Amino acid sequence: MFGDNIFELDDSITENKDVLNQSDKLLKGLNKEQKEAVTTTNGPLLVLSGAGTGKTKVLTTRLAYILSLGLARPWECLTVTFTNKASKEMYERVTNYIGAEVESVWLGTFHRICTKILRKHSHLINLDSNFTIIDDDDQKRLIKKILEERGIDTSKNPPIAVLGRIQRYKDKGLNPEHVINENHHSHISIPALYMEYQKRLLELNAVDFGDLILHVLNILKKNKDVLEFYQNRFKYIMVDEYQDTNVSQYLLLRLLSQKHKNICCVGDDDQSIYSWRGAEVGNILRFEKEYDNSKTIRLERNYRSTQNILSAASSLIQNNSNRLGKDLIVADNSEAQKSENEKVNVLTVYNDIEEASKIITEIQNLRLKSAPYSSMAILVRTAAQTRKFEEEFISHNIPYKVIGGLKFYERAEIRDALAYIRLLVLSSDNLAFERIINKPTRGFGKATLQNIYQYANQNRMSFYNALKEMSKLNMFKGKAKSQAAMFVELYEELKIALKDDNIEHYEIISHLLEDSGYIKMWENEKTPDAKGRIENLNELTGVIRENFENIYGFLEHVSLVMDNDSNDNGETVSIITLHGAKGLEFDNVFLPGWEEGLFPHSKTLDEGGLEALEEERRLAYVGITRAKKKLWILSSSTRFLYGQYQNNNPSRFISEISPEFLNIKNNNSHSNSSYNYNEYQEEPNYYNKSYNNNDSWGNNFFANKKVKEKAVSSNSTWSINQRVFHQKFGYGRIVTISGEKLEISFEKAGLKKIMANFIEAA
DNA sequence: TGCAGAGGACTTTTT
DNA sequence: GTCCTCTGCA
Repeated sequence: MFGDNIFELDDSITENKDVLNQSDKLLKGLNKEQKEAVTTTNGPLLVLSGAGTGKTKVLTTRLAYILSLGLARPWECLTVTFTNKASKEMYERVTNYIGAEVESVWLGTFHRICTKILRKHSHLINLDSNFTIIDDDDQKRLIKKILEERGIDTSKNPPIAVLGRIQRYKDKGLNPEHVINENHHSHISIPALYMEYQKRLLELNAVDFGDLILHVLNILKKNKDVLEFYQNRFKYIMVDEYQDTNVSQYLLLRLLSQKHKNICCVGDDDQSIYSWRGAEVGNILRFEKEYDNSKTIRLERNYRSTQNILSAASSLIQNNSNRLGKDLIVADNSEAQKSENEKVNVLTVYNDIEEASKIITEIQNLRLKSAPYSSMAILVRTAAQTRKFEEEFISHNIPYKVIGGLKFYERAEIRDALAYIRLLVLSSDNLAFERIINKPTRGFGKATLQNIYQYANQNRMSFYNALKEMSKLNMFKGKAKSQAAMFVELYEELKIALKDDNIEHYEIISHLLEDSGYIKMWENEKTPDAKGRIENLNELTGVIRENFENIYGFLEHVSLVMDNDSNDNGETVSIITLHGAKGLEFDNVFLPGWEEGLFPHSKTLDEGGLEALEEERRLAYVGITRAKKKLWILSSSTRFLYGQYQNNNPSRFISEISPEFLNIKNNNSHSNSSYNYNEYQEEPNYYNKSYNNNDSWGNNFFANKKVKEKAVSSNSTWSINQRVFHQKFGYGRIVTISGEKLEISFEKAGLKKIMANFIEAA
């Protein structure tokens, strides 16, 4: 990973000559505003830009420009992005531009950068530098425990709600002592719970995601020398997706940029769709007031979409009152300008089945015109909508992938495995202990566990150590007695192995999961998805083996960086939520489910009122502006949702778009429509030639894995000794074939059993 | 202790 | 329709 040795750098390192004097080359191909944004290197700069105006390009070119002029050395530039994907992309671009090593540049997500800083200075807040980063599941359990201990009824005060309140305080940069109890008529005190929660986290030597930023903020505020160090170091600060920053991130940026004041923020207030998790559009509005002599540049030339699509989006977003306002125009000579300027299609259909069919028909038409599947995307409001499309895609043999939903590392079995590993690395990780001690069942029921917790508290030790001691003192009965001894023995043995350099770390993990009986537990399970879970666990050990030198590195990666977009390049139609689609673009975009209640979502309107409606509208805006060439908006009068049929009116957003940009067709089969059913009932077979018809995608693993890759293997028959390729394991040859399961001898990873869907012919 | 069955909720989601 | 949590009984 890039930037890993940032702290070790000192100023004596010589500059890379390759980097210098390339500035002219860099500015080529930029328009006037972009050029201005790149070359304005003095003082605070706010770049307000619409969708598709080349934000990332500006930010990365700017970084490269600064480096090329020698205004700063790489490690004096800080660039913050929101997703790992974005930072990866930027990193590649900068490397490309300046053709030199940029390893030492500070480029990454807020969380990743803050983790680095926090590990360096954690002792200042009595936190060990090996702290673990806990996930929302652990957070929830911790809160629940606190509530229960205080005798608070968790059915009336759900842990998730309490956690949400605490999280919002963290988003605002507020410590427990700064929070006043707003809720006077309630007997629960959020500040007190917040205080207790923080205390517990500290005891666990753990931090949550909010803490990563909040702790750093606290350290910088209380330690002048540390603050000065970073203020001096960061001569240039750049922020992407500024509209998504929350207050604590804003405060952090403000602190860090105070000395040099060379901060450049890029954002689009019309694309702020994360206020529900603490993002503050206000940060954009505040920018000019906060920084004296700040300059604002607007990028309004769009390189992505056709004029009709842009105009439709503009006319919709104009219904929002809280916006800075900018109008997008198609950039001259852009591909978008050269494309046929088709109107936005609006279709009303009878039900969700027809909706899916209609989209399938269009997809097939596009395919006939040789548009690749990867140029098409269906953007939905809620994850629940994806199912219908999946069913239809499967029955029509169209390869697709669902992006979003549960990520690999969020799956229960992966989290369990991680808890096993965490407990091995840190025996005081009580949360991990609680999660796995009775998984599989080891005879530790409520009563026995209570005894362990009590013993631990009385003797001021971790749960694990309590178990160890109680086992030694023969304090368990029945099944728990033998199981406790075995559990402790396994862990003690592996802890020693962990220190042995001759033993590979992934072997330790395999051991742990096997001998603890965790894998056996799934093997014994008769449910259809158990098999998939075991595959996932194998995948996990594979990932560790392939990518990590040690377990510690893996644990940090898993909580901060791990994403599974590795299989992103397939020839597949994408099904994504509107939130997930931000930053992406497709030639052909379908926006189904534009109905009142679903979009805008009724829940949103109930809770958030007008402001929430505006956010939904921004979401619609994001959806429309993802399209480069063709766009379809669909609304269905009936929809099967939550187990019943619901009748909905078309979304108000449709009527808010100026009709001159729309091509409205009423395909509702119950009205008198001119719609020709045969148009889509006739099934063309042109795509069957290249894809096989076996139902291999129906297997459990895919049914189970939420990021699904249903691309059909182009090879239906495998042969012994055939050379094949696997995403994680690389090249190998087939040793045995039994149905869908292949045994493959990989050149690097050795012998593995793999589902046929995972491999491709080499 | 562990399982079966009832009852309730069901927006979006990065790190 | 489905998933998760809680309760109560064997």
